Amino acid sequence: MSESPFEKLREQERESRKQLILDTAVDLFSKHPIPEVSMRDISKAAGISPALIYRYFTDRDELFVEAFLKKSEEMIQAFRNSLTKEKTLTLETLSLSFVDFLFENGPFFRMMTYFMLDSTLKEDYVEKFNKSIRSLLAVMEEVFQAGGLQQDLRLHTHALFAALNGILITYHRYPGREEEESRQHIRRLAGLIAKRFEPSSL
Amino acid sequence: MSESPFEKLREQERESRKQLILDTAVDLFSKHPIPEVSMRDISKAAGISPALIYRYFTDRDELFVEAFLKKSEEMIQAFRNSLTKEKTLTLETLSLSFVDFLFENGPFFRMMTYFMLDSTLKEDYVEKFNKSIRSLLAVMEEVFQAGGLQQDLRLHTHALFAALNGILITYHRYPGREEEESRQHIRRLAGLIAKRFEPSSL
DNA sequence: TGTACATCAGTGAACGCGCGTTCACTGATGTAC
DNA sequence: TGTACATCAGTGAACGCGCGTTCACTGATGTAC
Repeated sequence: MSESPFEKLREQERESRKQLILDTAVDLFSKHPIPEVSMRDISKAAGISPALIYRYFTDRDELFVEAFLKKSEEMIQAFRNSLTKEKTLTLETLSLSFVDFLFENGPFFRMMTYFMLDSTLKEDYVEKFNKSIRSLLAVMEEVFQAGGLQQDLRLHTHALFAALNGILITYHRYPGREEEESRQHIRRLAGLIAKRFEPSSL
Repeated sequence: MSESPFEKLREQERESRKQLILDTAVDLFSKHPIPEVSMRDISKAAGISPALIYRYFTDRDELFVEAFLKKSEEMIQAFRNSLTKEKTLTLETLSLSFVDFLFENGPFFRMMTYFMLDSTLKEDYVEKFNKSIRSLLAVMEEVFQAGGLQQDLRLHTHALFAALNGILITYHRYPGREEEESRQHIRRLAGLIAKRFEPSSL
C-alpha cells in the first residue's frame, strides 16, 4: 500500500478537486434551503458536469454530510480561537461569541438545524454529525468548568447550548425586522440567558 | 349575500369535508417530514382523488398553513386549559407543561419548526403563523406576570420560549436514546432553565 | 522508439421517477318556467 | 309534470417539470515490453 511521491501528488490533486466541489456545495447550502439545492445546481456553480460529482462522492447525502463536517471543523476551530482571545472568559462572553458565530456562519447553522429536524440520513452519517456536535459541546463545557461550575456540569452545558440554539432558530429571521435588528435581539436574549447561568447566581 | 338555511347547511357540509382533508393532512405531517408528504399521499389517506383537494384549497401551501393554524389553535387552547388546572403556577410547571405539550403534539411541533427554519412561504402565510406564535407567547407572558415578574416582561418571555424550543429541537431525538429517555432529558433541562427564570433568583 | 493497453478525469444525454397541478369528463342534485 | 339548464362534488389520466443518478463515450496520460 506504499505510495510513490508521484502517486501522492496525484492523490493530493484529486483531493483538492474534491474540496472545490465541497466548497461550492457549502456556499449553495448557505444561500438556499438545503432541500432546494440540487446536484445540477452544485455542478453548475462549480463549472463541471453533474456526473463528475459522482466520481468524488457516492451520493447527495454523502456530499451533504462531508460539507457539513468540513464547515463544522472550521467553525469549531475558529470559535475556540476567538475564545482564547477574550481576557475574562465569562458565560456571557462565551454565549455572545457563540450566537455571533452562528449568526455569521450561516452555512453551519443552517446545516446543523437541518440535521436536527429533518434528516432522514443513514445512521453512520448521523453518528458523524453527533460527534461534531459533541466537539462543540466540549468547548462550552471547558468554559463552564473554567468558570468554576462543578455540579451538573454536563447538564448545564446541554441546557445552555440548547437554549442558545433555540434563540437563534426562533428569532434569526423574526418577521418585520431587519437583519441587524434580529441580531441585536438575539444578542440581548443570549446575554440574558447567560447571566442566569453564571455560578454566582446559583 | 343573505343565505337560506338550506344554503347554510350545504355550506356546513362543504366545511366539514374540508376539515376532513385538513385532519388527514395534519396526521400525515405529524408522521413524516413535511416536505415528503405529497398531495397524492394526502388524497390517498383521505380516500379521495388528488384533484379534489384543489376544490377546497388553492395550493399545497395554503393546505399546509391551514393545517398548522388549526392544530395551533387546538394546541394553545389545550395548553391554556392545562395551566388553569395547576394549583400553584410557577415557571417550572409552565415550562414542564409546555415541553410535555409539544412533545405530545408532534404535528404542531414539527410544523412550527418547519416554519421557523425552512419556509419559503408567501408573506401573508408567514404573518398568520406569527400571529399564532404570538398567542402562545401571550399565554406565557401571563404566567410571568402572575409570577410577579415586572421588568423586561416581554424579553424574559421571549427568552424562555426560545430556550424551551431549543431544548426540544436539540434533544427531541437525541441519538442512542429511546423516546422516553429523550423526554426525561428534555424535562430535566426545561426544569433547570425554568428555575433560573424564577423571579426569586433574580 | 513504438505500440498496445490501462487508468481515470470528465462529459452530455438519457433513464426513471414522483411531484404539484390541470384537464376533460361524469353524474347527482337543484332551479326556472 | 316535464324539460332544459345550472351547479358542483368528484374522478382518472395527463401535463410539464426537475430531481438523483447512470450510461456510453472521449481524450489525455501513464505503463509494459
